[in-house]
Amino acid sequence: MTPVATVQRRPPSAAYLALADEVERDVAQLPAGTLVPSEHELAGRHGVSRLTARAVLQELERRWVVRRVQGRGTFVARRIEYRIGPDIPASWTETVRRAGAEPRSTTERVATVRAPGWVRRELALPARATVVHLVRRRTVDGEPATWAESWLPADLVPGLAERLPAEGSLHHVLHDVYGLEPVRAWYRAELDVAPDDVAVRLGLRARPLALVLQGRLDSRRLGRPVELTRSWARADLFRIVFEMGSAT
Amino acid sequence: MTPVATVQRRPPSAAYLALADEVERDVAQLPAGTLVPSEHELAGRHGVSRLTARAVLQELERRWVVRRVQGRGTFVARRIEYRIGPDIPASWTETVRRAGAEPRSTTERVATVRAPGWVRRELALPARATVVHLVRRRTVDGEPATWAESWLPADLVPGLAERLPAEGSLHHVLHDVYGLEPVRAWYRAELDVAPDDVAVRLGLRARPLALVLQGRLDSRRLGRPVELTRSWARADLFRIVFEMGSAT
DNA sequence: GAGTGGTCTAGACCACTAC
DNA sequence: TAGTGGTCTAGACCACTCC
Repeated sequence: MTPVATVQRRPPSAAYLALADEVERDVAQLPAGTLVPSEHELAGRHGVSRLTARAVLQELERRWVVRRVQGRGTFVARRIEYRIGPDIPASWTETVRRAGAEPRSTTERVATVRAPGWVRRELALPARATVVHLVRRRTVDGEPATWAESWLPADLVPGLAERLPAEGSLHHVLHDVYGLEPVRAWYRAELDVAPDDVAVRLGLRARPLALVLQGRLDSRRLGRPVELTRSWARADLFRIVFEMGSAT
Repeated sequence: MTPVATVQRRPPSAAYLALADEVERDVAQLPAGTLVPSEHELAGRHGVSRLTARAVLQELERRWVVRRVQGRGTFVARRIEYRIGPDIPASWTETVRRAGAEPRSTTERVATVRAPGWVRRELALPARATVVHLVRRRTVDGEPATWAESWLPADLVPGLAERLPAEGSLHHVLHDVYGLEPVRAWYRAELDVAPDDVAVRLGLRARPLALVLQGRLDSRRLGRPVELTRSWARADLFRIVFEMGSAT
């Protein structure tokens, strides 16, 4: 959509906000990954204290305009757009690569276990059924980006551990290898501050804002649940668009 | 869902993070709106500088645990849950009130205007058609919370300006007064840093994180578009849950 | 070792809200 | 007027990355 009315800008009262707006404009046309002036340089060039210069860069980090790494510097940031809708989303790996970044998936665990009660209920499995518990971590340009857990009925995916290539899409495997024709049964997205344990699993010190994505896939062919998932995706790295239907 | 494995906590390295965790635990059981110790008090009680105490409260504000107001203090915060799905969502006013907060809606503009091109296309209107342009601002406990624009075909809602009570739900009016039986045609949600003009319209100095919610409602009875909307909702005030289908 | 961001201090003045 | 948070300074030491 397009904005209709314009509103007069008010000049920021604080020095650090005025400087932040200035740097944001300067940085807007630079490609992602470009090095931004350091705190010390900003301070010297604009005659402010280092703390003020620091406040500028922190403000821009809050706006997701830059990303800061201790010991390395401050860099221009861009979020990767990722659409989620009633249909199965496009491959994560492909989406990230198309955005010009380097995706990497690592499977931290593939184990066949007795299904916990709530998983059994959600997957409509009989008592004492086993499920494949899958834990995967994904990075973008080496930066931890998502952490995901899935549960699949073990009888539907025999030998999944061997068949799941490290780089491949789980959905492709379910579709092409096992012929399950997965479709969305339900899904749910919500924004939250990552709890401490998720931050640890992501290898982060801070507690990032993250989207919690949960859902279940059913097999169109078999008419039964195939996968139950919950994943955490950092909101500063992904611009997740949740949509249903489509505009004219 | 329920977490499956636990992860060992690491003690925060920085003093302000350790203190933030401590205060967060203390504050967890207090009701929303409770006054939290001030920067000065925190500093004195824990033998740290005011800047460190300030860093603690700012960290908790980033985690949406507290809300800070200049001149008044720091207060325990709770986000209001608001579900969005294929069906028309529950009344905003009712949802906020049920959460124990005081909602207020003000209509800033109700005007019949010539439809801009993109609105005309989306609403499938003929050339030179007129639409009702509706701009509404909502507050929660006096705090600006959302800013929304809607466009409706003028011929479908004659006399809307008089019929739209300040406190009432637009959807109820469309359904009960005009008998339009509105249903969702499409919708889309996305998280973003509010642009400067939206921040101004919300009456805020900072640039809050906000959910951009867009969509179109069609009349089931008439089979034609009824309302096109775009709204911004502050992510620190609302826990917006986006869902499709439902878990078992 | 040089440069980056992360933490922390002591102190100052200001803007805003309440009473 | 007193108390709150918001901005800003000058300086210090630390942790981390890269060469």
